[in-house]
Amino acid sequence: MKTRQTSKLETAHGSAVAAPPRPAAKPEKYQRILDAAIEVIADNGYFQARVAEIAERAGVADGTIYLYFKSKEQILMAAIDVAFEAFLQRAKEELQALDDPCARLRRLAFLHLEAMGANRPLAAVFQTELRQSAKFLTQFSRRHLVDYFDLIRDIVRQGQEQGIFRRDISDKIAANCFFGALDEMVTSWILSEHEYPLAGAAAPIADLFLRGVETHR
Amino acid sequence: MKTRQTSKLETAHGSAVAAPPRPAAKPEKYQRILDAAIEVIADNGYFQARVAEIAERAGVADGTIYLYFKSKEQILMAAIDVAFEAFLQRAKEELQALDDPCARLRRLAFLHLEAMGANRPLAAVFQTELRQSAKFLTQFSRRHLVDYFDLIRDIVRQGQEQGIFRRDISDKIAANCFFGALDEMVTSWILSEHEYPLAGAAAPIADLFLRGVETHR
Amino acid sequence: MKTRQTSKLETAHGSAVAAPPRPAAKPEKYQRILDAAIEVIADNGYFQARVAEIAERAGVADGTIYLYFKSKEQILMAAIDVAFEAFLQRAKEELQALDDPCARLRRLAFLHLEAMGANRPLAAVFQTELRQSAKFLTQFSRRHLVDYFDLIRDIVRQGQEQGIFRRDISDKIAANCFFGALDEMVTSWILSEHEYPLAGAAAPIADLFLRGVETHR
Amino acid sequence: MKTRQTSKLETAHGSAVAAPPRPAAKPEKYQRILDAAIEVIADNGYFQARVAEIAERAGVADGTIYLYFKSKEQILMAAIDVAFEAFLQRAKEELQALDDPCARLRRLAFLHLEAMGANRPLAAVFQTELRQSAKFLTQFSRRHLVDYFDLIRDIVRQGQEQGIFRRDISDKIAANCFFGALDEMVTSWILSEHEYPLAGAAAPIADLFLRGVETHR
DNA sequence: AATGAATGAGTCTTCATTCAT
DNA sequence: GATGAATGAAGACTCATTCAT
Repeated sequence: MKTRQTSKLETAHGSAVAAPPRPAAKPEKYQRILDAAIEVIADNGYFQARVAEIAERAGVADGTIYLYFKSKEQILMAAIDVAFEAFLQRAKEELQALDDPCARLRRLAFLHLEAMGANRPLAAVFQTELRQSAKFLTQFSRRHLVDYFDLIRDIVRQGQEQGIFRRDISDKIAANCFFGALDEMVTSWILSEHEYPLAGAAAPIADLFLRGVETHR
Repeated sequence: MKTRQTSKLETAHGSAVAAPPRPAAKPEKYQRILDAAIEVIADNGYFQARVAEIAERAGVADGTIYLYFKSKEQILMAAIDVAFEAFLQRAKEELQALDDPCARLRRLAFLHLEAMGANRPLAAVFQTELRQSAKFLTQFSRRHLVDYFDLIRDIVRQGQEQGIFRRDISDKIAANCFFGALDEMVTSWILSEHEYPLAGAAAPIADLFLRGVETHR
Repeated sequence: MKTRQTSKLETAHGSAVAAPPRPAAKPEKYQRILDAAIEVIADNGYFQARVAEIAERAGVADGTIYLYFKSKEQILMAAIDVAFEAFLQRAKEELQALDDPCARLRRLAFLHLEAMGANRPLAAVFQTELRQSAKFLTQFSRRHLVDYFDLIRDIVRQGQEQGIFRRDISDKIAANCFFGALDEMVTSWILSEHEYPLAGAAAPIADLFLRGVETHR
Repeated sequence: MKTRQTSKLETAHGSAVAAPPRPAAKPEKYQRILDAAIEVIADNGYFQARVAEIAERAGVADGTIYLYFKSKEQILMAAIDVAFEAFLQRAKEELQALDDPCARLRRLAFLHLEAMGANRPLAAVFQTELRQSAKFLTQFSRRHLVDYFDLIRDIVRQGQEQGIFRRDISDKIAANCFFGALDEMVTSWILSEHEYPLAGAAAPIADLFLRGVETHR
């Protein structure tokens, strides 16, 4: 179930990210706005995205937006929040079913690219807006990445403890390499014209990485 | 061979990026504005950077900016241009002195992290603005990344041709991994509070990558 | 017959001059802005007129102006357009009821001066802005004057054809004299301190002109 | 001799219009600036004329302008001043040689159109800028027109006193018609593409006017 | 709840004018 | 006198947000 972990959704400003106004009211319009926002932001970037355009694409009046979100900023945050939370949730669940660190990383690589490949606009937002240096966004968005990062580090450390991963490379750097490789792959894909199947790159990337970190067999 | 010969910095719009307007004048002021712009943009991001603040930090009047740059956009482009060109130039020169693909990649990893580590504001601009999805920026900035990317791919292909790099992983994906790892390292560093020496990560990253791509010994 | 059929007010740019944007909304505010604009422009001239002052005098916020007009330039154009169209429309209607070229010109002289005398600010705008040399205005505004001019020439030609007007003076020059006399009268009036009844000059001007062009009786 | 009648050159601001800095110094550069200004203003209108462009076309540095003129406004005023003074001077001289009011008006019509036809840019400035409603210009420029106007009125009155001009039309209105006809002729000419000889319209215009005001023969 | 007209704060950019050289 | 780089005041316009309906 998609219970929103409000505790994690505190912004840098200290206020909670807008929650659907009336719990069971009309989450449909809420979601429509969110989807529209992701599209518009993906097309233009956050700062060039116009609230009016989001409203138009969501099929609501400008003012309606503000019944569901406190500000333009909050829309972006909520969009990132919801999507990331969903992904991380699913990833954690899937990985629990696996033991072997290698298998887990292979699976994670696939999930990562598959998730991104399944929603190009969302991927575009992730690849660009999540990295915004604007202070207000950085702290907020970074928290999510750290969560994900920690997930990877945990697996790496597990491998090191099991003696199947090298210990001469810190888990932090190794995780960096793994995440960086996937991330860059997505960026390339976003910017490429031809839509090739993104997830197809999961295996080679995981393969390269694993060969790099596995201890001598 | 894909040597880029565009001596003049050309934008996506086809016009040369602002060069010091008065040839024999004071390029000193030009550079001051550029430096100030990088700082302000690093702090706030391009869209939140105020021209007035750039002027103030450069110690010039608002209007003076426009004696050296046609628009706010051009400042950012020039900043990226100049810095990137300088880096790529140096990298290519240094790599020419080396033959071995492994040595070249190790060197490149070091140069990459060293360059970024030497100028934190500049690095911040690279990590964020270069990825902006705003259409006008994307095309412009992407050209630079592609240049860099091609440099890496060339080395990878060289290693494959010499039989020391695996051929079952495409040069594109391999380059993605290499660049992605370095890139992510920089991003982490930018966002970290404690300033650890960035270049220190070059060796392990290169090591991991090389182990991943080298053919079985 | 040279009846202008452009039902929509078209600018030199080919696009329709701002019409009340929200059809069923409040054309009242649209008109208020137009009136305020005419006053401010009459006082200061187009280039010195401040949009902020127009807004203030119209009793709306600055931004509201742009809900009704695309730009400052469009306000002026719309003002000229609306007023001129109304005048020309009325003049043509009234003249249709008359046959005799002499009577028509007497009537036209009166209508011209009466219309201008009834709205001093509007007259001021006509006398100055309609003649602006700025390229963008010239073409636009000139079209109106040409329309009016043609109306006069038609009457003169009619008189010539009926043998009651001299044929040794071209219709173009005669129309010039007629229009020029009226026009100059308005200019004098605008610049004069004492408000004398402008329309009072219609009879003598028409009289002088008609005596000048009528064939010997 | 072209002694500048400083008494007439007081602006609305009460300060004298810039005089050539050093009486016998370099009136050549002064005149070059004036000519350039007239050209640029004729092309773009006063408010759109850039001082920098005037400087460029005069072949001097921007700052040099201010050695000869106190402000942009003063350039326009001086340009109008000099040209108008020259014209009025010449007109008065020529008219002194004639006695007959009819002959004088015929001559004046010719001089007027000839002068304007001889310098299209100057004519353009006269036709547009002299009518600017901007307060600061109006008062200044109107003084010149009034001077000219009075000259015409004097001749009309002279004709009325001699009994050859109708007395039932006031000298003011008659002068209006005469001047307005000439003025409109120039405006039409300025805006026309084909350069026909402007002065050619002097005879018919004078003829029409005279027939209109002459008493029954 | 939904609307969308209205608001007005905020900023890039221009350009007349100055002044150190 | 000449220069032209530098100044900074000023203004059109945008757009997130509000609120009367």
